[in-house]
Amino acid sequence: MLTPKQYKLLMYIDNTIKETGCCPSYEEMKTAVNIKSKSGIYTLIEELIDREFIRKMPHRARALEVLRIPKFKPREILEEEKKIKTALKTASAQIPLYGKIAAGTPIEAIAYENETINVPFDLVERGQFYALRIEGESMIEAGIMDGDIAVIKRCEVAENGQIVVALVDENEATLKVWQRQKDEIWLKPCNKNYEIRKLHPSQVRVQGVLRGIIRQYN
Amino acid sequence: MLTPKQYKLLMYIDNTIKETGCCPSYEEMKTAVNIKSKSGIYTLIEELIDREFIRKMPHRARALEVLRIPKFKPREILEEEKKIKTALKTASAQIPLYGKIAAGTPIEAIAYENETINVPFDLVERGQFYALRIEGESMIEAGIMDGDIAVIKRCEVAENGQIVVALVDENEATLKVWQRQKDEIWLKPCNKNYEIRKLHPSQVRVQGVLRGIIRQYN
DNA sequence: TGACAATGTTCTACTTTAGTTCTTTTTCGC
DNA sequence: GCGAAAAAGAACTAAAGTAGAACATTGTCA
Repeated sequence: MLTPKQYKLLMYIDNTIKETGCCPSYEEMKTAVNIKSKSGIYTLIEELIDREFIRKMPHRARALEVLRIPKFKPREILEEEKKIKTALKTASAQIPLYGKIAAGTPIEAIAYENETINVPFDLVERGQFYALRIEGESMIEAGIMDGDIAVIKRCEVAENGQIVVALVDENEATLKVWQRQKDEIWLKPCNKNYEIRKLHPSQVRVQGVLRGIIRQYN
Repeated sequence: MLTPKQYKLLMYIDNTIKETGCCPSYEEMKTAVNIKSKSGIYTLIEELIDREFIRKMPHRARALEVLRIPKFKPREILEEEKKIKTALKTASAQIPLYGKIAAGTPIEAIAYENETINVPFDLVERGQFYALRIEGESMIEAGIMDGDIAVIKRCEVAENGQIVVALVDENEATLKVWQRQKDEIWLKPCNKNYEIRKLHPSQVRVQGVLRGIIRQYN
C-alpha cells in the first residue's frame, strides 16, 4: 500500500493538519521526515496523490488535503498477539509424569504413560527428562518429601553422591544416593531409619539423576 | 482454496499493513514466510492476485492491497493454531524472584527488583505471586532446604498451619508456620533447634502464603 | 509597483532498495 | 529412480529515495 517514507509523511501531514489546522510547508516536512531536499518531499507527495491518500490544489501553498489513512488493527488484538508471543517464549517444558514406579518395570517400559507435568525451562535445558511422584520418606533428610515431584534427567551413569533413580535386579526402581565402592554399589537413603543397600554392580543400573524437586501446597 | 504458504503470506501482508501502515517488501516477506528466495514470494503473490485476494498497483514498489481474507483456513494453519493454544495452556508464568528479604524491607518495597523466574502454571493459577530464595535451615523439617525457591502467593491472611511469609515489627520478613492463639501469633519454625516466636498480633502481618517449592540440583 | 521572501515545482544525476525473469537445484509423490 | 512442482539463486530492470540547483508562483510591504 505505502512505503515507509510515504506513510511517515502522510501521518505527519495528517497530524499537523489536525493539530494546527493548517498544512505544513515542504520545509517543515523535510525536517519531519528527515529528507534533505524539497524535491524528495515533492515526489513523495506525488506518490501519495497517485495512491489517492491525499489531494492537492495546484499552485497553492499549504493546500494539501488528507483523503484517507490506512486502517489499523484494534488495540485489543495487538495486545492479545503480544501475550501469545511472550507466552510462547516462556513456555515451559512438558515432561511425562510417572507415579510410583511399578515394581519390575523399568522406566523405558512405562514411557507410554501420558500424564504430563509442566516444569520451568530452567530445570530441563538439555536432555531427556521425566518426572516421578515421590512415595515414602526414605529421602526425607534430603528435603524430599512424600508427594513431591522429582524431575529426573534420563542417563545411564552417575557420580558418587548424586541422587539417582536406580533399577535393582531389573525389578525395582528407587530414588537413592549413588555411591560406588570398590566392588559394590551403595544405594544410600537419606533417613536414619532406613539402611544402606549394598549391591553388586551387575544388580543395579542407573535410570536417571535427580535434577529438581517441585512441591505444591494447597 | 489457498495453500498454507499463500495463506500465511496473505495474513502477513494484511497484518503488517494494519500494524505499520505500510506494505512489506519482498525481503521482509521472505523472512516472514520462511522462504529463501524472492522469486518464491513473487510467484506466491501472483497466485494471490490470480485468486483475487490481493491487488497490486503496476510498476510500484510496496504497493499491495489486500482485497479479502478467506473464510476458511488451510488445515495446516488450523493445526498450528491448535499447537499454539496448547502451548498457551502449558506456558509457565514469570514471577519476580527476591533473594533474602532485606531486614526492614517489606515485600512491596522490593517489588521493583526485576530478576524473575519461570514457574509452571499449575503453581500459579490465580492471584499475584512472587518467589523467594530460602536462606537457612529453620524450615528443614518441612523439607525446605537452604537454597530452595519458595513460590509465594501474595495475601494478607493465613490459616493456622499454613506456611507464610510474615513481616515482624515491619522490620524482618521470615518464612514460618502460622498459628493464631487466643491473643498471640505463633511463628513456628520446622527445626527443633529453633524456637517458636510468640508475638502480639499488632507486631506481625502476613505477606503471602507458601504455594510451592522448586529445587534445582546440578 | 517592484523587490523580495516564502513556498512550491521541475529537472538532472546518482544511490539504494525493490521487483521481475530466468536458470538451476531441491523436494516429493509415484 | 523419474518427472513434476516447489524453492533457491543469479542477473537484470525498475522504482524509491537523496541531493542540489534552477525556476515558478504567490503574497507582502516599503
